[in-house]
Amino acid sequence: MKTIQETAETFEVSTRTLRYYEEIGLLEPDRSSGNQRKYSKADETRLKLILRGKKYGFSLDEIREMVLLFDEDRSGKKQLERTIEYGEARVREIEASIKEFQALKQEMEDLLEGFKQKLKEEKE
Amino acid sequence: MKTIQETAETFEVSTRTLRYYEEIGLLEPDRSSGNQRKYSKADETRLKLILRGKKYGFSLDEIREMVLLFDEDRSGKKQLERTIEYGEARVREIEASIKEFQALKQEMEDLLEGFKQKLKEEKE
DNA sequence: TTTAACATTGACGTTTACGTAAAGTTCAAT
DNA sequence: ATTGAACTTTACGTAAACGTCAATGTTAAA
Repeated sequence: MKTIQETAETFEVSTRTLRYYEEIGLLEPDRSSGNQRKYSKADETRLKLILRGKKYGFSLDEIREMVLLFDEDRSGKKQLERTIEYGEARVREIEASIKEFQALKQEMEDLLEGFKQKLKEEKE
Repeated sequence: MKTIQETAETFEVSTRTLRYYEEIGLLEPDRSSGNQRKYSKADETRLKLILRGKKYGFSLDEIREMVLLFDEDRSGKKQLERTIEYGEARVREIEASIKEFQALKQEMEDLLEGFKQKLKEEKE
């Protein structure tokens, strides 16, 4: 169980950020007898997910939806089906993103090839 | 040459957004005799780049750096070398992103597989 | 047990990326 | 020439995601 400071350092975020994530319902660490936050391994895993989501441009609102969906009680049949459907839609989005990134990479490489050619010509 | 309205509709952004991008130096369309903005094909290409950048979580500040770097006069040897170096670094970042996305996809697929299994068991 | 470091909850401030309304100007069509 | 739609700048407003005090409570070590 880490303190808020330790957790913040581990993930390179501010303590304010951790408190804010709790404020908007993204995290809910246990408290010590004196009401201080205690971050468990599960909290860390969740935080990791949140930060990855952020890295790829998802809003905290969207992230909450995902995190909660995968975190809630998935026992009911309807719930499971909904989760699977949602998850598969997300996977398709990710696939599309990968393709776009690959195209972008190709584009940049082509552009750079042109620059290199130009540089070469300039040297001669 | 498109008007601001036409351009906004084409790219599904507001006219305010286009004016704002100009305000912060991301776009600089020509003006008509009466001072109205006229967007050229080059402006559209640039806007496309900006929107793609946004989609992947880059701030407009970061986007400006990229756009301007690839847009300035690349004539000097030093300039060219710097551009190539910068570009290659960006390509490496993109490669890393692709790998992370692929990992994320795998993770989600595994998770979904688990859910599907659970659903199957429940049916029996 | 006291003290320094760290924690808590407000609450107001800041930046980014626009939204929106006002007041006036230009354009295209009649 | 007129008029309505679209354009202009100016400027204040807003939501998200925190930053930054301030006042107070907790913890761990000496």
